[in-house]
Amino acid sequence: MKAITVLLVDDHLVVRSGLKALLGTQPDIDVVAEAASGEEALAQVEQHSPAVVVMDLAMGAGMDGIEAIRKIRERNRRQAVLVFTTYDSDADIVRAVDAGAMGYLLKDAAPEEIFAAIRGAVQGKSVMSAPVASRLFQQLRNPDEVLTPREAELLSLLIEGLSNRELGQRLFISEATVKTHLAHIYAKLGVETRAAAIATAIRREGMR
Amino acid sequence: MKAITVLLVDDHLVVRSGLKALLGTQPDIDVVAEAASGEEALAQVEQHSPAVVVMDLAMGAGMDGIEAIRKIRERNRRQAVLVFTTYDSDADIVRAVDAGAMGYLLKDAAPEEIFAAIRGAVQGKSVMSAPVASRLFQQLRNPDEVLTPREAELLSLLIEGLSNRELGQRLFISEATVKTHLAHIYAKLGVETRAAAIATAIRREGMR
DNA sequence: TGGTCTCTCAGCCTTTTGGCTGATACCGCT
DNA sequence: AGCGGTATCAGCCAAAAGGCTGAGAGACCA
Repeated sequence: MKAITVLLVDDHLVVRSGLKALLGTQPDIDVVAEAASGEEALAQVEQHSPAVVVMDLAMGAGMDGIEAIRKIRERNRRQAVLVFTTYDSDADIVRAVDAGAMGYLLKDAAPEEIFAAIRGAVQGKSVMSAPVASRLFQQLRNPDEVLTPREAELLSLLIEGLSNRELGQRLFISEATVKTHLAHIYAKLGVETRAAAIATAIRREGMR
Repeated sequence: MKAITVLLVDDHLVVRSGLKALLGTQPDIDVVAEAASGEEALAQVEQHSPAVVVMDLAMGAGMDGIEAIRKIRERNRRQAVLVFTTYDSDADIVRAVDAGAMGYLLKDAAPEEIFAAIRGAVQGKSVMSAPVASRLFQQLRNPDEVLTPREAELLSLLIEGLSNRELGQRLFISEATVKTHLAHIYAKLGVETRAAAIATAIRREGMR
């Protein structure tokens, strides 16, 4: 039986070596390469063609994790990509799955869960941590609460602290339209004020 | 020459084992214990009395890192505590230093930097990553921009999305007073609207 | 004792935001 | 041809937020 070849992608050295040590305890899993950035990850995939890529989404600089997943999947369908990250962001989950991720694990997952995800990934099985699964399920069950692209765009500027007028200028739309979009966003986020919208958006969009 | 005994505190197993592997390469540094929570950390300090405690601030549940630092320093002055965390939050830096941390490192620090910090800590030297140092310096140089305790309290509720009225009710002060505090906070943060205040506060206070 | 800081409160006025209703236009799908 | 979803805009009104000035009480410190 051949071991499962794995590429680790994470911009933190300690996380990489920790994961490597952890995976090293499993005889059927073999870490063949590491990368600290999206660009590096692509190069390593080319060179080693690993069966599974375990990737952190938050990469300090350059290409982000989502982008890297997409590129890997574009060029070569043989790799299964597992997301391994600290936070369970709604947007990231959807985008990662959309980009072709086979699984989504949180860094506080139990070792057994991680091993199982890697073994499952090569067989085409999708594994995700419980909190992640529940969030994804929530989104699929409630499509009404998913923002449209334009709304998402507005929200991303909203959390920069812009006023309605500034939002309008930035997006080349009238203030009236801005208010319409905002009303929809508030309804979907379940809030009443822009302050609350910013607060929940920033938390949902990435950092708990 | 005796090795420096170290306790690792982090709620992520992979980070602990990664750091352990990294420190294991140094003959003069000896990881004698690990803990996944503030409570565990206190117990391990009692039991092993390590020379240095390397601690993540963000602990999933229970006592947070700052609290743990304070407790450790209260009971026993012999430990030097090094903060080892992902984000460089203004508030956390000040609070950690205040609680008695000897150094403040980011997780993307170079291995040599980490080794140096540990070796320095036992000699009473304070080491911090460059970005952290610059932020701290900034704060010390510009005391006008440091929020008062009351203002910080208000800000922490503000980023929950509360309205002026709600803030007043929560803090048992009038809406007028809330507005006064907010005006001061805006001035210190260099913004004009509560939306921008929330945006910059959340970024500054913890998650980039 | 006087100065500074912090926290508290008030009134007044302007600007911004939010709620509501209604309308047009484009697109894709049936 | 019609329907649902999206994006655009307008007007009206009430509520919230923000700018400004002024002021009293307590703490702390020189």
